[in-house]
Amino acid sequence: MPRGATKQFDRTEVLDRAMQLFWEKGYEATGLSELTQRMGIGRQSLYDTFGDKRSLFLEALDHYAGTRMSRVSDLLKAPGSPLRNIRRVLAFYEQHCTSGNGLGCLIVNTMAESGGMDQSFEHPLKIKMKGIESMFREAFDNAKEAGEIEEDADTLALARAMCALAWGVTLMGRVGASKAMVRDAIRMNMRIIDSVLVGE
Amino acid sequence: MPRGATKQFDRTEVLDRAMQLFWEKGYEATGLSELTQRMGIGRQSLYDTFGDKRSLFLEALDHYAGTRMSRVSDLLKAPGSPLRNIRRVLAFYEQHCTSGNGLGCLIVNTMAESGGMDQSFEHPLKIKMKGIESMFREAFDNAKEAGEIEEDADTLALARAMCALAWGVTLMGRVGASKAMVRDAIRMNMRIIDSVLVGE
DNA sequence: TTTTTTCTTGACCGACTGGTCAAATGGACG
DNA sequence: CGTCCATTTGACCAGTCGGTCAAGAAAAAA
Repeated sequence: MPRGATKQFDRTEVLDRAMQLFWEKGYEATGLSELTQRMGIGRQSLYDTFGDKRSLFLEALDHYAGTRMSRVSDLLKAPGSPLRNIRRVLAFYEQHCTSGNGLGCLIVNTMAESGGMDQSFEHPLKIKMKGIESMFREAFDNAKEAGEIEEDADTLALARAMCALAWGVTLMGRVGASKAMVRDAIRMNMRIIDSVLVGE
Repeated sequence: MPRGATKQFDRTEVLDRAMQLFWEKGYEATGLSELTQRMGIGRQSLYDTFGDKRSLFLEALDHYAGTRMSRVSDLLKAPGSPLRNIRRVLAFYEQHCTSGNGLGCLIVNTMAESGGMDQSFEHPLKIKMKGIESMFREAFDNAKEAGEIEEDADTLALARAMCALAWGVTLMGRVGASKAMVRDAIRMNMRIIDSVLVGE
């Protein structure tokens, strides 16, 4: 195998593979040997490139937010009706939670695995949590400006309700809930949006 | 220390202590030494009494469902207005998620930690998941019989929405979300109930 | 071509994992 | 009083954990 002054692997590529493994098994249950095997690099290369396991995981968390979570962001920021975009995101969750890889959301999983316990995970998680909340809030604010929802609608509270829904159904999907269960939960939550519609 | 032909400890008492530790740290992160120390019994006593770590955890899960989860069940089955009971449960979640021990729900945590991965956990978890769903559904059915909600209201879908909400806010609390965030999410979900009210 | 520099490899570290074994213990029963 | 037997205790097992070290290998610089 070739060795030299330049790295033999693509950093983001092996990071993506590490992220997938963490996604599947969680932080604690993922071992170094399994990690290096899946990433396709040696153990020392891992430590030279990413530091320790914790740092690697935090980078994987960022990588997840930057690649997977951005799909939701793109949907919310799409041109056209903001409210329609929000409904599309809920539909995306519905489809993704049940027919996806069945792994749920890495951020949500980490929240539950080491929530409150691991101090070094708490802050990054809170940041990303707030990020999702802000994404939804912006979308609702846009909907208000577009005159789609009532002028006095509490967009922050609406966003928070969507967060709770998203995390709830993500968890449902992870434990293998039926499509119907997720669909019902989302369909009922659509009524929250309906309750602030204008014109009707 | 006294030893004899009869056990020197109370089975449910040490089980409760084991449950609390699993609750705090999760299944994987809880070690045998820490477990025996917290339970106050020797390692062999643990294996003689509960089998292996996995069996102990499953028993702890049942114990949790039988003691902690029953509080929600009691609230829902209380006499008086079924709808009022449901609202009380949501208020209970609100208070418990933010000012409680900050540990979330053992069942929800386990769902996220080993969801889909650990086959021996999946079935018990699904059972308990369905149990919560049924509890809510019964309450909504009672509300329908009492004439509090519309005759054609989908009580199963309503129950599922409540489940998603409960799990979402539980997760919020675990990662240290603000009281306001949980309150907003719950307040907005009340609108789902409002949307099926009769008379107004 | 030689030297330098970087990366890779695999052996290795102490600590800890879940789990087992056998000896020590002392109440119950004859 | 002596025997039995469930319980307790602590040593012990192989395996794995995250992390480190030093030697080997090859591209880049001299």
